[in-house]
Amino acid sequence: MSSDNGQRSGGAQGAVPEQLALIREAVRKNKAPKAKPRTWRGAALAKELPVARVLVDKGVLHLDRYFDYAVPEELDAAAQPGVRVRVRFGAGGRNVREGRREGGSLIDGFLVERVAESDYAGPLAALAQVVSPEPVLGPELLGLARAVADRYAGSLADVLQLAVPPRHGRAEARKTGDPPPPPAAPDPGSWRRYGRGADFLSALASGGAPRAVWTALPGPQWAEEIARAVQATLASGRGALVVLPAGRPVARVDSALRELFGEGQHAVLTADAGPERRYREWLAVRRGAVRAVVGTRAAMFAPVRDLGLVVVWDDGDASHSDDRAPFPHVREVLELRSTRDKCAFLLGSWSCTVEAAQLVESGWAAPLVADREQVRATAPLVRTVGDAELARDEAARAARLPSLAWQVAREGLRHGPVLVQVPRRGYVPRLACARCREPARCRWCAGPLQARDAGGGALCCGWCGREEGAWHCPECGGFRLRAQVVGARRTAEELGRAFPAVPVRTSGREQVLDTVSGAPALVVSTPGAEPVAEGGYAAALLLDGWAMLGRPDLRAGEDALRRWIGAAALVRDQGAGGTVVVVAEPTLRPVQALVRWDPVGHAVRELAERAELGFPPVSRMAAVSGTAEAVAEVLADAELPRDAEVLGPVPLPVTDAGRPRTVGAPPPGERWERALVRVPPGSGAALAAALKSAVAARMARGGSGVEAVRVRIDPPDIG
DNA sequence: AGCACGCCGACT
DNA sequence: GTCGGCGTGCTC
Repeated sequence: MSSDNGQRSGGAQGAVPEQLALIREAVRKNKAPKAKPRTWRGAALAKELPVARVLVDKGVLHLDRYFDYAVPEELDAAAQPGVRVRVRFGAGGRNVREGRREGGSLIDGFLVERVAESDYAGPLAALAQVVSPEPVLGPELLGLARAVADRYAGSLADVLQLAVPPRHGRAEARKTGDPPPPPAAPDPGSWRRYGRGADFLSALASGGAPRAVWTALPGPQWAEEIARAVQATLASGRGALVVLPAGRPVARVDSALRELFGEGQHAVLTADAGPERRYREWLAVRRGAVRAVVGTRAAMFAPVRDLGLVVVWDDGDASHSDDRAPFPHVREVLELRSTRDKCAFLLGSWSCTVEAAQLVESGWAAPLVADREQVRATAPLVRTVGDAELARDEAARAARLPSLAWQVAREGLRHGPVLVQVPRRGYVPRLACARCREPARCRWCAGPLQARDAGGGALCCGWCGREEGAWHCPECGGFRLRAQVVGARRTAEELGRAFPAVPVRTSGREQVLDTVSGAPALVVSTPGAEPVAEGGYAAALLLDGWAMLGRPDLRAGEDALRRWIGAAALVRDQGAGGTVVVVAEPTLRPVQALVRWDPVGHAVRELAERAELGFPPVSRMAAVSGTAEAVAEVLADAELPRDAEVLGPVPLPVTDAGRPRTVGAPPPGERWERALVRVPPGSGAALAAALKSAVAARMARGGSGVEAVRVRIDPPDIG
């Protein structure tokens, strides 16, 4: 038997003083001398709870567990749960027989817990350094991060990297004040426009935890309504967290909050704030000096004290999906927080995602909606221009713009600004029935059919890869397919030339306008970049119908409706003459939903259809991508739930410098495949766990040099 | 990723 | 008998 089984409790005398000195030296200089003993028995250890459980900050899945370290006496006081530490980690320089360890590189970690004994059989290395005594990782945040990592088949360290901002010494040294006294409960204000709006607010104010999917009425009042919900929660003595998709809406809610109860009650957490300011604000929240947080997606983890309410605005916006592993989505994370912390949940949007509809359908959240009369009174008049009219319309042929759009623009410009929504470049058209526009789907798995190569040769399924030799439309029996392409940007330019007396302003990716005045102007914007007009737009032209609906994406319909509504909600109500023209077939479901201003009905129908076809979110999907061998191996090794169904794998397009947004895109030049795995509701956790352990086992087995496999739960842009 | 351990062949 | 090749596995 080895003389060193690590179980004896720090007894060996002889070496202690020198070794302690060496450790002190190491701690002071933050750099280890070459042959430095740092063992269980070597160092003088903390008298109470001498073992620290440490999460090492490496995102690798097979290291996704805690490692035990000895707590040297001199670090005892600072080494509290939640602090950042540095430890030696790695197989560096081991000599177990002599009971000594040396080497290994210094890496960052979080001290998670202090315990009396370790269940590790070897000698423990000592903590090298407590980076700062600030306990940044409290038990709630740790629990949340763990749950998010599990849900997304990711590692805790990866999630913590998203959740805890990098340390900034100066920010940490600043003292934080006491929180101001909570404001009084607000008047319901415009929440009275919604059936149960006032009830929702008073539930918040009295300490309740209501959960709602709120379909906001068009117009600018939503920000103030969110601010009132925050105020009601603060009034109950609890904290609140609001996550918005971008800086502009954050600024709107920020100023609504200032107007309601001034400075000092809330912090703004956005990515563009710079490291010092970001950490300072985050610390103020964690220390309890600030009770409310407004921010973009990284704020979803903000350690708000005694959380009473979480809010997500416009959950259909793609920015709510984090772009770093494991790609958590704000809505899902806030759902987890609401459940774990038993706090209120408010998902608000002018539109409605299928996920939001599912929250209502499942009974998890209650709908918070205005009645039809109220909706009709607040929304603009929506008119459509379909193919039939376009065909009959000589003016449209000549000018590439339907007569109706001309009329509405001309009339609108007499009363104020007119918004023109044009598509962003780069939408990939999808195949649809040339006759009825039904999307072409695979007859086996209902995935989207694609032309195998650009020439339009063989058809195959984008999910399972099966070839389709004899497609015909299941709706109308048509045999011909078409891919829609539009060029509406130029149309807008022509429109500008047609009204030479009117200023044309543009807002898009490169330069986003925040607001425009109420004076007559043509405002050309890509979706999501629409400026708010003072007093509302007199009219809007939505010229991108086909580009929006033609994308090869499950969400094409939902997205189109969301973007149309996002533009139309900036238009005056129909009583004030507000009119919207959408150039799209009036029989299509998203178009009808826009005309009736019924995003919820649209989402509910989409949800029913997804359930029928086995699509997310009614089923949970995971994408596994990597080289063909790697994908096959992971799928073979994973103990997938019994009801799991594997689609594919299919080859992924080889990455060429131009396309960043593909899921799990391979490193340039490599040939990768992707398989989709889908499971029915309820098996999502088992699916994530199975894939995570298969990938972890593979990494541990293969060591270095094994090609990576990427797993992504809820892959976006599938199809 | 990095580094030590260990089981093999070539050398003094 | 001993040095050192790289394949394998672990990191408290």
